[in-house]
Parts: sequence; structure tokens; C-alpha cells
Amino acid sequence: MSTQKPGIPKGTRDFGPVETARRNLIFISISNVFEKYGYVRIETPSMEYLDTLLGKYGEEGDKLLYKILNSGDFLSGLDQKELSSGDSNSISLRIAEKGLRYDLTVPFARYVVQHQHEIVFPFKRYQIQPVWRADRPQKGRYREFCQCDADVIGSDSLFNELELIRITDEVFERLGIKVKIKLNNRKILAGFAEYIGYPERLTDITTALDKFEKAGVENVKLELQEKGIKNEAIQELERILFLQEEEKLMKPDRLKTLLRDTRTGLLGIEELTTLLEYCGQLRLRASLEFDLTLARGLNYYTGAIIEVTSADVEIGSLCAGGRYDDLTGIFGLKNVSGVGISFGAERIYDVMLQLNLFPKEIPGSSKVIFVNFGEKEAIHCIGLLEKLRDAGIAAELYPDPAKLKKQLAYADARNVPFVALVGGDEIRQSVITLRNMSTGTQEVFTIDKLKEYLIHNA
RNA sequence: GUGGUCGUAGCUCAGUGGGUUAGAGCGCCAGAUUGUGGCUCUGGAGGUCGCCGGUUCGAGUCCGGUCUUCCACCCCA
Repeated sequence: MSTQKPGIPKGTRDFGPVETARRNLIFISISNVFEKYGYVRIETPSMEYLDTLLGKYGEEGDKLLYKILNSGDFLSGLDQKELSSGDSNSISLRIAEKGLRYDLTVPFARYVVQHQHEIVFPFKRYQIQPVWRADRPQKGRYREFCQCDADVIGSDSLFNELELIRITDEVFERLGIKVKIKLNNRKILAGFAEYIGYPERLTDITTALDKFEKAGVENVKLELQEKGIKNEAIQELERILFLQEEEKLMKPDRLKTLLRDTRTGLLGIEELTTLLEYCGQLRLRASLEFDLTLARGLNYYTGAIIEVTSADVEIGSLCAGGRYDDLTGIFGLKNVSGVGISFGAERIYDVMLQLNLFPKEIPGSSKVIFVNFGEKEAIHCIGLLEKLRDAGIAAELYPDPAKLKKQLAYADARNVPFVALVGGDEIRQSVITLRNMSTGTQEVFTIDKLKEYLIHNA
């Protein structure tokens, strides 16, 4: 038999004890904050019907969906003509009806509609689960990663946006990461598109604008040209871009004059100024910026959009979100608006690792290991272990009667602070010899004294 | 999907213009020390040099293909 090489799919990772403990720290911090603001936790299945997922993330997003092959004879419904057509895209939809979730927002919208009669609105839920994207992995990008989402659905109020900004700030404060919160509003972007005469090209225009910071004005203009936007229109847009620097000051007055003839644009500015006014009531640690080039690719956003980046590490956004006015409409529930944010656990992990923000402790091993001197002695130790564990002390017995040297080395390697030695002498005298692994000193205890000693020596 | 990059022991990596038996550090196992870990010393195990093919008397080394890793673009947490 030939042995197979172990390995995991590209873009996925194993998490050892140390990594798991650290990730848990992130999850616990985030969920504690979410709960502090009244959000309740739900979970949804890893897989959804492709109908639910498709068409919600744009054309690119659809390509990045993992599809699950139907069970049984999945080719039976296809005729030879279709099979030989070579159109893998349409064939894939015939042989796969389920897919892995791409984010937590769309499954949540589905959940809300499906359970609308059990839900009390406004519904504030959070969700911490992995999502999958068939992307090509690179720095800060994985094919399987965990998102931590908080959403409010069933309320138009901008106080929800405010609350999410408050939450974001608190999460990163707890984790010790300095961040920049960037804000914009999809309605303002729609105003741009209308202003330059291309209201229907919103997506093209916003994705080009999104590259402003990274690629520069010239590249943005080039891309828009390639997409067939007229030069005069591009120049108009450029004028808006020059406002970027002063708009960071959070006084979108000039913008208001510029967009005075576009209704949605004005509405967006109105929303943004109100939100910024509310934010003035908060004492945020993060820096808050109005960034009119912030676009966000996801199709379903209609109002506020928010993106959070690390002030110290370049790794893309750590957290992003926005308002979606009609995500539930596709599933048959009209006029329900929602707003939410999503924290990317993987990137937060990577940033914290790079900035050395994790505590040094090695995670949860036993406080004491009992040496195994042989079957008779080991059986005696079982009773002692019961008493320690009843007192809440993590304790274990080395399973094999190995050489003492090996058992001590094992305790050492696992960072167990104490080793209990119970051989023939100890059993006769009803005592336990306890070795302190950091000092190398040994003391003799009765079981009751030992219990007390271990409780008080953390 | 496009472009580049990497692959040698469990891990991190050396390996000359192709040349006999492919190395180091760390880790692992054993002994020095039969109930005492970390430090030290001694010895040992462990490799189809990613895979397939080609050039050559001879390939870890050169060429082609393929897979994998990482990075950039697109897009995104």
C-alpha cells in the first residue's frame, strides 16, 4: 500500500492549540461586545441553496461561490447535447443545487424572511461562523475564513449605524489594534453617477473610484475610459475627487453644492452629516474619516458604507459593512431595511500576531501531572485525581509506566507547573510528593493540603 | 481568470561550472544518570531531492510539462 501525502486545500489552515486559544480570544472579545449592545447569537447552515446565494454579490461574487455536487446520479437529468456543449457554467447549475455560504449577511436575510413570524423587529443578531470563497489565496486572503457579523434588521434609524460604529471602536480597543474607520454613503456615489450623466453605471464608476488611493487618479481615469465613460464626465468626476482631501474634515458643504441637482446624492449627504453629528456624541478611540472614494463591491449596499483598516499593518480591511435596504425583498419580505458590519477574524489574527498583541501564556494544560510508577501506584492515584478534579484543579495521570525521566520531560514540554510523585513510600504514608517544575524543589503534602496549595498557587 | 515565485530530513535551510556515499541547526529516540525535567556530552533513526518525462557516460543541479507554496492583479474580511 502506498502512503498518501497529507495536505489541506489551498487557502485553508490548521489551527493548533496555541492558534486556537488566540482565535478564541478574538471571538470572545467580539461576542462580549456584541452582547453588551443587546445582540443575540444565531447560526445558519454552512450550505445554502444556490438560488439563495447567486446574484447577490455581483458577477465576480458568483464565480467565487463553492458549489456542492448533487448526491446520487447527478448527471441523469442532462442530455448528451448539454454535456458536449462544454458550457461548464450552465452545466454546473444543473448538477449542483447547493453551495457553501459566501458571507453571513445573505443567509441572514434568508433567515429573517423564513422566520419573520417568530422574530421581534428590530432584530439585532450576531453570528460567528466560517465562510468560503473560491478565490486565489494570497496575503490576508483565505478560501475559508471566519466572519463575525452584527446586524440590525427592521429599522431605518441612523442610530443603528451609530451603534455599529460604537461597537467597532470598542472591539478594536479591546483587542489593542489601532484602526481607521472610513465612512461613505452609497447614495452619494449614486449622486456622482447621476451628476456626470451615467446613473446606470454606478457599479463601474464606484469600483474605479475605489482604486483611487491605491492606483492614483490617472489609472482611475484610464479604467473609466476603457469602460466607455465620456471624457467630459470623467473630468467632472475628477473635480469631485479633488474634494477628497478637504472632505476628510467632515464638512461636506462643497459636495452639497456640487450635487444639488441629484436627489439621491443630497439624501446621502444628509444621512452622512446626521450620522457624523451623532458620532460627535461618542468618544471614539479610532480615527473617523469620510472617504468619498470608498465604494465596497457588494451589490446590496444602498446607504451608509463603512470600512475599517489597521493603522499599522497593510492587509486590507479588517471589518466592513453597510446598510442594505432591500436584501429581504428578493425573498418576499418588502420594505425591511437592515444594516450590519462584519469582522474578519483571520485578518485580525494576522494583524495581532504581527503587532505582538497576543498574551504569552501557553493555553490550558493541566496544573499537575501524576507520575505513573506502575499499575498499582497508578490505581492509587486515580482516587487522588478525583479529589483534585472535584476541587476544580486540572490534573492528569501519565498513562504509561515510562521512565521517570521521560515523564518529567513530558510535563516540562507541556508547561505543566507541578508533578506529583506517588510511589510505594508515599502510598504507605498517605502523602504526595509535589515537585515544582520551575524551581525544582519538592514538598510533601496530604491530599487535603495539596488541594489547598494548588488552589492558591495559580 | 492573468502574471510572477517557491519546492532538498518532522521543522528552518545549505548544497560550488552537472561528478563517487546529499549535509547543518533545531526536533525525535537511546545512553552517560535503574525515583528526578531544563544545561552538557556520546551515539542513533529519519530523504523515491514535489511529480512525470527529456538531455547526458553521469542530474538535487540543465531543459519541458504538471502539481504545490507564496506574492501581485481582478475582487475581497
